[in-house]
Amino acid sequence: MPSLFNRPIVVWFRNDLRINDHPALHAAFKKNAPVIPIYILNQEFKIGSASLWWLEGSLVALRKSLESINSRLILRRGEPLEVLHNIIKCSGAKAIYFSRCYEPTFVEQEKNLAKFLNKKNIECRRFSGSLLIEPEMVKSKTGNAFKVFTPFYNACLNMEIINEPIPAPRILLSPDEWPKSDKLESWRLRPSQPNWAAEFSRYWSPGSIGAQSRLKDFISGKIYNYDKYRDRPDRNGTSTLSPYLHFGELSPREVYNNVCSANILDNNCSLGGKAYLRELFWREFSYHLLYHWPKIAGSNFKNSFDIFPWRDDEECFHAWKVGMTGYPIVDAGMRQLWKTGWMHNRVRMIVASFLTKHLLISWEKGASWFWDTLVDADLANNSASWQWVAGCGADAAPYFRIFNPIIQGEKFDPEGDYVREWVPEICRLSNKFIHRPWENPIPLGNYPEPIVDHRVARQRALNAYQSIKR
DNA sequence: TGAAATGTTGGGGCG
DNA sequence: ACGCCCCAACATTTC
Repeated sequence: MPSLFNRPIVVWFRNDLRINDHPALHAAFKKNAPVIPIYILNQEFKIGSASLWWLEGSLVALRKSLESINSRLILRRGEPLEVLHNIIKCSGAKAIYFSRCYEPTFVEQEKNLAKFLNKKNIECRRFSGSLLIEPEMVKSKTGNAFKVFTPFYNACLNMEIINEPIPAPRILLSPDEWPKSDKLESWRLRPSQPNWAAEFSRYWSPGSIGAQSRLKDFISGKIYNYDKYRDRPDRNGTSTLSPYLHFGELSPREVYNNVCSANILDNNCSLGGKAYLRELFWREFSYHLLYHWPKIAGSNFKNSFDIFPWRDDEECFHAWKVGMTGYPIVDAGMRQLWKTGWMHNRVRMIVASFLTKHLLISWEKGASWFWDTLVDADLANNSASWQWVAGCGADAAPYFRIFNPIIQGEKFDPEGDYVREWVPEICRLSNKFIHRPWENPIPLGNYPEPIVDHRVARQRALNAYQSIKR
């Protein structure tokens, strides 16, 4: 047992896998006590396969960051409460610090942990490190949580946002004895046979270094045209920061701070910058919704949709998943997702609309496919966005807003560059036919005919939605 | 952070 | 010169 004066503080890492702008880590550092950084893999909470791929890279990176400040990362598997109990017992820790999470499972975990530690007379401190504004802080005039984005956004703009990031600790004190740690390789987070993630590393480099370089890249260039190009999958105009934000390799405050200073320095940026900040607040809004309505992860926000006549069509669902629907913009998106673990946001809306409206397959099936295949899979964003598209969510798109996949393609991928990149079978089609290959007079190779006719499917969707209106 | 159907207008071809 | 039709082009409403 270590002496009373240098009992360590456990810093429990979750979706905050960084050492920069990390309030919990910083607070522990300030206490001048030894610090035990720990990450716990909890198999009760199913992380998607693509996210597990990412997680491995993140943990390697975090371990390296911690080693650079003279520390380590302890890895454990199991139920967090039990693992932490065990760590406390064998290290004599006097406190546990962590960043709060907002997913229902994690909220519950935090509550139980606090209760448990309180009984044991061990300090439990929760910090906020993953959002700009805590969900409880934003309230309407009547004191309720928001269900509509715009008033939520306006309320946020009237609030003081702390945007001065906290520096990383220079050096951490080690405990007298390090607790045992699992070997990361033994967790087998990455696929081997078959290695469907083989291409991921061409597109991504998980960890804070990758995050910082993407952020710099975005702030110094793309952000100036963000308002104009963010909807253009052929232009690469988005930030691609989503996975870094999800895993907390980048703190939203740091992003916010960087965008604001770019805004001040250069007026040309302000339109793009403002548009981007708005998107950052959509992320906040999703968390706000999930926190106040935890059930949205698994059921309709509007319960009028509970009787919606979803179809159970495995064949269509499969065609959608593998990008063989016959609609080029949809297929391009689904293949980009499979190959890179990511999809452009405009295209996410198109494929989601196609699944829920043209195919009448439940948003939950789409959400769970996204959950498994996206490297940025995030319970708040995923649930809120799918429900938004399907029409059953808070402040949702009206049910009759059915994207025409042809028009959407022609509008947002006018030269067909995006489609040609991801659907090579039809890359030789002219711009005139690239989004409507079935009208092309020359026979195509293996590319399928549309699995549903747009006009027919649209009418079917309208009828279905009509049927649940009281 | 739509699209289709329907309505309206106005220019030009043409008898 | 005039009326008529056609149909873009734009506006409105409907889903």
